[in-house]
Amino acid sequence: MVMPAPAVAGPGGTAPGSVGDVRRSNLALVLGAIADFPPGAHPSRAQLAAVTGLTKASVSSLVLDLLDAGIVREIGLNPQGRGRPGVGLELNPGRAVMGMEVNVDYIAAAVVDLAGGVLVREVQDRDNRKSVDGPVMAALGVLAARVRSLAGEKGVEVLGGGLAVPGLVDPSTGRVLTAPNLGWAGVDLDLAALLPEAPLGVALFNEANAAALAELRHRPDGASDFLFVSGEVGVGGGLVIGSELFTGPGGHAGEVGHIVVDPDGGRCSCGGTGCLETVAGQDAMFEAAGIGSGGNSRSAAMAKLLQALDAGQPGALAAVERAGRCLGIALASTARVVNIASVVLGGHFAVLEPWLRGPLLESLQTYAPGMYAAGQVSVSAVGESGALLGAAGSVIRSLVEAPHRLQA
Amino acid sequence: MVMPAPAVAGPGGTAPGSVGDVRRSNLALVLGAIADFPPGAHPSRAQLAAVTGLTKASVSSLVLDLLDAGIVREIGLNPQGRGRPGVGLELNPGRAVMGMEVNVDYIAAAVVDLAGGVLVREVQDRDNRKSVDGPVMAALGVLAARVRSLAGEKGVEVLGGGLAVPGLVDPSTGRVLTAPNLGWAGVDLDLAALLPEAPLGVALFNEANAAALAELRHRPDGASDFLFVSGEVGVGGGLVIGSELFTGPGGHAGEVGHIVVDPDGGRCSCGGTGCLETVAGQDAMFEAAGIGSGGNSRSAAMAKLLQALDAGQPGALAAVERAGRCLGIALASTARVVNIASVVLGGHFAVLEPWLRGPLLESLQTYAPGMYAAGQVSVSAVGESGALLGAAGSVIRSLVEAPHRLQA
DNA sequence: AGCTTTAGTTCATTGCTTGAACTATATGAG
DNA sequence: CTCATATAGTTCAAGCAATGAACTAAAGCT
Repeated sequence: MVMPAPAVAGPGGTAPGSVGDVRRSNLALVLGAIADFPPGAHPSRAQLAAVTGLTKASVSSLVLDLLDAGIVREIGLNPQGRGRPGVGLELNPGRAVMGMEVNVDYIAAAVVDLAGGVLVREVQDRDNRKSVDGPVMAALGVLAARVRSLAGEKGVEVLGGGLAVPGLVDPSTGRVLTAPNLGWAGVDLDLAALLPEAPLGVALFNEANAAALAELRHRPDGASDFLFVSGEVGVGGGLVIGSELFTGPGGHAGEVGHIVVDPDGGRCSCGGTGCLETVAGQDAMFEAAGIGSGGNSRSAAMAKLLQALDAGQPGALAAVERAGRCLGIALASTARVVNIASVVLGGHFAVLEPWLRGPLLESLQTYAPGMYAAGQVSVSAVGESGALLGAAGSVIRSLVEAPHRLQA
Repeated sequence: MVMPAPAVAGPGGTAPGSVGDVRRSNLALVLGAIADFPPGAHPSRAQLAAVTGLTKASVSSLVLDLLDAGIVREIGLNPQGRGRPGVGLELNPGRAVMGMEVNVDYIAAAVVDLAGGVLVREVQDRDNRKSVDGPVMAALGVLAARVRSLAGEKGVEVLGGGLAVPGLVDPSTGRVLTAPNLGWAGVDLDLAALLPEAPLGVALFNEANAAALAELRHRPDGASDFLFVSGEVGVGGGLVIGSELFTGPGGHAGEVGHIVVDPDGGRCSCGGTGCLETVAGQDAMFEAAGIGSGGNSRSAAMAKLLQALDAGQPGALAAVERAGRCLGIALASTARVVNIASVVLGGHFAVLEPWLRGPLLESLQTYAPGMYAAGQVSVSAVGESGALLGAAGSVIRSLVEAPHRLQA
């Protein structure tokens, strides 16, 4: 049977739709079309009309609003061969957002313009283990102010920002529910203080979720459905479905680190038993491989592990193989629950991919045959700064999807 | 930061919004408000205006369209105390949809009017194991025609229908990908033939998904996020999130029967290893309990199992306990992946709940402490005919959400 | 120079919600 | 019995948004 989705659909619940909503919707449609053009190709109004299905008249009017709001800029001419050349349009590179990150060993901030270009990026080492939120946020505020003024010197205005933290968050209230590796639990962050007067404010993200969003923007294959698995001290995940982050009813979906992979396994820090994290988390792997992680930093321990693997040390190889097999079990179950067929490995899983891949694919074949094609297990295209860029990118995207927020 | 959802939001992709879309959206809004009123309470136009936020003028105009389309009916007066009494509105009970079901042991059809009343219901025993789709569908077509004419005698018109089958389906094409217990694989069903001339056609559902939707409409607690676990020969599931069926990118999410609960376990019919179904499926449980399922029918075997449990037979108790524990493992992992916190047990899990509950809760406590509250594990409120009613209810709901499909 | 082609704007028309004014119909007080 | 009041529902001018046709603008080609 036919069940076409209406072009403009209201929510099931309670909210009347008026003609003004149509304009907001189409404003986002046009802006989204501009943003979706490959960098360097600047669409004309006529091209936008063709792409969106709107008339030239409507596009002209909508573009005018976007120009007035400063979200879009006209850039030179666009010769098409015969006929009058079109005027190129692009996201205004004079407007930007800031990505920020608090992690175990550092804080960081970066300014990303609307077109996606990274203008400034600063990482500041800082030991945030067992920290208190106040001082960390104060330090981040100072960093953000400096980075913001550097952007200001280049004539770039920061409209808003996004902060990624390694823990469970409630984005709607700016509350960090629990961040074990920082020692934070139930703290309300003063996000607005990070970017005073910024019209879009500051949004809060889980680190793995932000990294997943960064992947979404940088995947070479343009995949719109995948699970990003973040291997850090803890094992996190971000579930991207239909180019959207899927957070579930409670807001914390994709926590693959706590899928049960060994019912007879050991206790996890989450209180559960046999979680993936107890096998494939960084500390668990170091211990299984016989590498002391206590004394040195984790990056040193990781270097040692890589060395041991290169040397073919059996203990290390076995530890990684077991992690790969258990990761496979977790991914098999995930595939069944959310019917996803593509995985992106991040964090230490990306680093260890050469050794993980074999046991992982074998495990998937055993536990969920046919669900994942071989090419569907890939490595992060973003790398270390994923959370930083993802937080910024997500704020940009939310602006592209609701540009009316910036109208006078 | 503030991120209000627009009242009328267009899809991210490609579809212009016009003024007509606003009307479609508001038409659905008003109709949804009428449908959401408790049965027996018939809202007036003024009440609808108050509930939806639309003006009285708009509501009047929209209601006129719904009356013209025959979706809604005026019913008597509605004295409010002082002032002119309002005119009560209700979903037209002279219009209905048909729920249909093909299952292992029977075919069934029922007519449900728009207000949710079941007008006719017929179940016809039929052994569909290792069947061919053609004859089964032909028999169902005959049944549907009879039930439809019975409804016609009562002056009720059938607008469309929904068919539930136990297997993986592609709703958009009407194709059954695989239904192991029927012996079907890759068959294209002629759905339209079941209800010739019905303006809404016939939609196709997975059985567990349809049952989950029925639960959604009949939950006493009005929960809008839960996992329905269907225990039949196979173990299926339906994931309801935000009052919507969540099907995942591939369309087959919620397949909890094939979550890995025992990495060292036996082979599953799906090709996997250690799936929940190999422990908690009907045949698996009968075998583990030492009850022959081969000779007799499954309902007889289930009676035997219940008898054995009542008698305290150790083998039976152990089998059910193991199933409960493994179900807990699967639900623990599901909670992590989609962050759901409520489960509804259906099929034989509902029947066995008194014995399952203990080990299940204990297992949840072990593997996902704090994710499920005790009251969040409940038993199906619909019972046997869940799939039948769910398929019908879902078609009704899709009509309520897009009433313009029935306009002249 | 003139024709053709493409880009972008202007404008009358249509459709929708809105808010105010108005009509309709009940209860209750004098 | 009549009038005041309250609530339901309709009518209508106004505002806003997209549309499509007509028009202007600016290039290349002959």
